[in-house]
Amino acid sequence: MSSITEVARRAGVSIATASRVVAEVDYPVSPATRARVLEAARALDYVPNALARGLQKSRIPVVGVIVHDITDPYFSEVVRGVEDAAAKGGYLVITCSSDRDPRREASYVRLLRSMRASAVIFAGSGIDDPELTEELARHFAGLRANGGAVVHLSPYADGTPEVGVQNEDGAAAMIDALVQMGHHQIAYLAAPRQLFFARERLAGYRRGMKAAGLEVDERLVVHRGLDAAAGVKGVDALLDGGMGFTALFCSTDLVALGAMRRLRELGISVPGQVSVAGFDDISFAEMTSPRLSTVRLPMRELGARGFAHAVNLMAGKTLMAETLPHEVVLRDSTAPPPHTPARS
Amino acid sequence: MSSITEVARRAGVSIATASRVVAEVDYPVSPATRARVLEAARALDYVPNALARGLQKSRIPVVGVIVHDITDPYFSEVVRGVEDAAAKGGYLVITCSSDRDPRREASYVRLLRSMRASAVIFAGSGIDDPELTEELARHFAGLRANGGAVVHLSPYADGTPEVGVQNEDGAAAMIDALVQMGHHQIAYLAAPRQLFFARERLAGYRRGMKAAGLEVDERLVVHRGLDAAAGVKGVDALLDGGMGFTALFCSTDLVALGAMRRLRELGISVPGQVSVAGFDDISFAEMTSPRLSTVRLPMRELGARGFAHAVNLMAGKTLMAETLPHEVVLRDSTAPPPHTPARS
DNA sequence: TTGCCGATAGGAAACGTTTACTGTAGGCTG
DNA sequence: CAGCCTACAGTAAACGTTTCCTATCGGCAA
Repeated sequence: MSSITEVARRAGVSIATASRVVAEVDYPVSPATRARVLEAARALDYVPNALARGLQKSRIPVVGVIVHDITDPYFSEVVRGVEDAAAKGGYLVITCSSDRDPRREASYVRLLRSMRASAVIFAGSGIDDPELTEELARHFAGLRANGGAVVHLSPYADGTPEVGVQNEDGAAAMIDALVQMGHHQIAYLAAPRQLFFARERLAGYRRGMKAAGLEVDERLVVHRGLDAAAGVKGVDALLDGGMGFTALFCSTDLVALGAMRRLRELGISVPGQVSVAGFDDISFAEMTSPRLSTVRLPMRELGARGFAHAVNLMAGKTLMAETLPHEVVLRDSTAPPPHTPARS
Repeated sequence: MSSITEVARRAGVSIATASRVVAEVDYPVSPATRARVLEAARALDYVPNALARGLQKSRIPVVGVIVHDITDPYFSEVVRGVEDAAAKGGYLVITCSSDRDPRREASYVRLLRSMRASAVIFAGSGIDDPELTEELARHFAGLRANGGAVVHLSPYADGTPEVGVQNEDGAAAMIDALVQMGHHQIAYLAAPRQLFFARERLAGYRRGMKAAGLEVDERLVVHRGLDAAAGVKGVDALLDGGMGFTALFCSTDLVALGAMRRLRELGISVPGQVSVAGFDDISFAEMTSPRLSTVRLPMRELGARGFAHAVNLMAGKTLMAETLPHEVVLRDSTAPPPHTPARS
């Protein structure tokens, strides 16, 4: 693999000059010399060494994205958003699936730091874990001391995200929509309490109920995981409780998909007997039957804005936090409640 | 951000010694000295500079994975497989969604090469594009000259994948299963012809039909894209053709999901009137209604094996290509054909 | 004519590691 | 007791860039 030294020799110029043309630095080089260097580079199939360059600049054009699991459609959309924005600037993106394991998360951040990544973007919700928080704080300081950026895309231990979404407003809006349809008994399949974004969505549920003058029956909010399996378990728990509800709002589309499937298995029609709504609007939401009503979040844009924010941070700008809008999209899984509730 | 020089000074040793302990090199260092270095490193929150290290070794512990789109469940599973295997070895993975655009693909490979990535893994199917093939060949040479590995996870222009799956066998097996159920008129929703893996699956379809003594009616194989939208368009095209078929085999689960949805919209029951089968077994395949029958591919393992292969290649071993097995999984979207075909 | 300036080019230091060499000291072999 | 080997430590070169300086050369203002 040829280096700039060979390019310079072949072009008959100094390394400094060769560097200036291949790095496209703003420094005068005569057209003739420039052409010779370019020609030499082409002939030698020269590809600049990003490591050497990064060593110089103490930063490399790479951004890391910490996600829960790249296999989860929410996160893959966000990553795609980051990637598209990053590609335009010549940046590469490193995907880190932490499975919400604090140790894995810290280990990834450390690796990213060792690479002198330009930025690390936390796409997943923060976890309420004091030990992790402390270690991360140290890494953030290191990252920033190095001119790197740290951007959060969802709430975390120490504060609000630099670029966020309307978790609470979105949930409240969906409750409102359900109430408009005539629902009074709305169950909520909540996510684990230690996830910050889950707290916001739950707060939105409560706010929405309150705004409608409805009292929330605590037996109708059950906490489970965040995947489809949690959806089926949640439905079972709710049904075992024997409580009646005509609508089921889930903290995530994945959960909603699991819930719908379980409901169907049990012979409960959706939306005939129970309406189901999700959150996020992953692409599969409109491929199920019935198609899922949900609160759409601009996932790709979230990633793109997150990257843009990171770039601005690196450029030394001071920025205000921004929040991206939600949109409630009503499809076929929600409908007015039946005259007799699903269960009495 | 502190460097090894500062660690060495604080520990009162030379940088050589400090390097040897922090890099965990196999070189004798007295326990007392080692302890002092470690203590200094901890106190200074020292994080080794991977760029400097990489510059030395002319390679950095990072692997790139080229996919069509990280948002496609097939690819996110593969990437996750690579990531899990990579993490164990201290490697980071860079995700590159090329959208099957030759220019984007080449540009990503070039970037990866400039970073001196240890390996690049092509997860997506190769595209039959002479110009791209030529440029890629040059990059491969450069990568390999540098001690890097190149691994393909699906067929490509110049040959068979280092780690592959049974596209043809899997398709043939599904056809066999459908025939066992009693189907004779089996339509195939094929993918674009310039995709190598698509050719294999199509070949499997033909082989399966032939093995069953069935003639394939060319009007029953229609070529469309690879996403859900292609599934709906494909169904429309097939139906417009007016041909009768009792089963529809799709080249991908995503396509099958789209097809099922379209069939349902048109009031055609699945599997009552038409059986539908997909390929891959993405996680959503069992969350649809009816749950999708499909040919399961070990996607995560594919990624993990791909990484392992790359590591072995870097270690200088010569390896044989390996092929991972498929498994046909029959769920609810397939059933024996009705006595009267869906369309006559 | 003198002196300064802009355009262009090269020299060399610096970025933070790893590692081939070179030392040194103590212990063991014979 | 001579010679050698092992364990341990340090020096310095090298990896491939970028960039701060310095240098040269016309041209132009004074």
